[in-house]
Amino acid sequence: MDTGDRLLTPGEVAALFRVDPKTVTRWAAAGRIGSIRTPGGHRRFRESEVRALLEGEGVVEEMREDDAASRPRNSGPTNPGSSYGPPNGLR
Amino acid sequence: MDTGDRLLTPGEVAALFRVDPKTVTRWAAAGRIGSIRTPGGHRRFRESEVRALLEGEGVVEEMREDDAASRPRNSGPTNPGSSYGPPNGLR
DNA sequence: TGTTATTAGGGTAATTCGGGAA
DNA sequence: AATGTCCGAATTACCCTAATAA
Repeated sequence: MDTGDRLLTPGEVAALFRVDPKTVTRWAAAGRIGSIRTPGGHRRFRESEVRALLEGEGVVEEMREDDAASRPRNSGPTNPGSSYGPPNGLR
Repeated sequence: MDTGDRLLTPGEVAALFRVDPKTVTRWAAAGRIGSIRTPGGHRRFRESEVRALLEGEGVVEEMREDDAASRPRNSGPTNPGSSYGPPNGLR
């Protein structure tokens, strides 16, 4: 069972999170986000995981006077089920 | 165990790693990945080796302090901090 | 036999890595 | 504790033409 999702470059992930690519690298080094290394040492990130991190925590927020113990999480498969096959077309 | 002797083209390997086919060729030229040459000079790569390089790290999942045990961890079999450089010695 | 897509090869920009310091 | 920036070095991406694969 292969994960079968596209891989994103550090720059792509950084653009999605509006942070510096270096910060994404630190996340990967700290284990906060999974990463795959190319034989050359560069990192690639799974789009499914990135999207899960992007939209997973954005469900509820702006809770000021509420108790911080209630952390609504997204309970569900992070992978919408992307098949393998169609080329990225990113050129 | 299946050996998986299926051969992949540079374009296939490049799509798996999200890199340029030329980069895969560079890996083969540098000895970072095994390659089979066709009589015409084109390269073919063994799927088993490619898959092993993709996520064959198979290492532990780094878990740091957890708050309320509320963290739907997506499947992220990755290696945060690990040595990557293959002992090729090719400089 | 001919057509089309992919690959090899070289060369030059862009990105990323790693560490360190603000 | 976390992020952004600087630096040098390494890796990768895109440009081209010719040859190979299917």
